[in-house]
Amino acid sequence: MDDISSILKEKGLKVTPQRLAIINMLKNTKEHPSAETIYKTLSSDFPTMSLATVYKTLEMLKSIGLVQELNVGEGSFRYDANVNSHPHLICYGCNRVDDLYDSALDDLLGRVSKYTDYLLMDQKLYFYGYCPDCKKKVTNHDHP
Amino acid sequence: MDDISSILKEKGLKVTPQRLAIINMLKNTKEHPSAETIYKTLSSDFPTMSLATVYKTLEMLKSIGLVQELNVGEGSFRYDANVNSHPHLICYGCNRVDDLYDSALDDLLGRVSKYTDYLLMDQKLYFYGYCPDCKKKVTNHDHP
DNA sequence: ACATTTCAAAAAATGATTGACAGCATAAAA
DNA sequence: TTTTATGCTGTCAATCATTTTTTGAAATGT
Ligand SMILES: [Mn+2]
Ligand SMILES: [Mn+2]
Ligand SMILES: [Zn+2]
Ligand SMILES: [Zn+2]
Repeated sequence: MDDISSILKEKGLKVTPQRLAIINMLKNTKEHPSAETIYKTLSSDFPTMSLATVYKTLEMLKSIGLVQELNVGEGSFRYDANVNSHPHLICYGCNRVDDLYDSALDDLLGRVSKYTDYLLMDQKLYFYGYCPDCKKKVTNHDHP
Repeated sequence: MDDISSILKEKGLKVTPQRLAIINMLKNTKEHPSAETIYKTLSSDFPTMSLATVYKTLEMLKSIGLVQELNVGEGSFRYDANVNSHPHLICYGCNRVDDLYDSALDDLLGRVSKYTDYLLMDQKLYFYGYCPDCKKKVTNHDHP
């Protein structure tokens, strides 16, 4: 009946509590969590779920296009249930990852295409700095 | 006498053949090689140099601002002796990484700053698609 | 000469991710 | 309903890029 369940069923994939928990968590957060964070967050409700299951589920969700993987430059990936390719902001201070809404970037791919012989299909845009909270605490800094 | 040697000396770092070879290779290529590629390329001239030395040297060159590390979304990093933060093109077909020269992206950071409360300091812009060579071979494709 | 520092190589450790495999749950087939 | 097949989970080991530690040689200082 619910949206995700039927998508999984259509693809011949089993609907399990672990899978629903992971995709629902991603749909209900703006925090772009890592696999580890997902695992820790869900471990109170699913104490027996293993980290490998989180990884395998994320791999599966990626492959059917329900989540995207973000590489913000840490040692591990972040995950996002918003699969549109949209720009992100990363805070040097607290490592949070936020979405960026900016019409200045609309049709960037189209504009860039005029400057290259590549056939462009996607873009990954990351902006680094200090979030509003961390900005206050910063006096003088270079970026790392 | 030579530029890199004096920079290293000024910082109190020793000038070794291995270090010079690595930085010179990076200065003379547009290929954005990985540590592994650097290691393999130099191993004919330096058969005893270990991969750990390449990593350690890259770490050192990064810390004194002579190279930057690129995370193009592979499992490993690419290195670039051009330390300005400039956009890159990545080919889905052959994994080459090229520089992108595009005045459409000038002052992007300044323009984006108006749309966010972050204090922005840096950006990483990656554009994905098919390079001129691979474009020919592509008939119909989704991006991976 | 002796002590101190710096280096490179080798070996070991790390941390994120993946793979192999056994048992379980569900569902199709008989 | 019983059997059979298949997918999924958890355990645990393996992998891979990278980092750290150890060791000994070479360079530098006294
Ligand atoms: Mn996002
Ligand atoms: Mn470059
Ligand atoms: Zn912050
Ligand atoms: Zn190509």
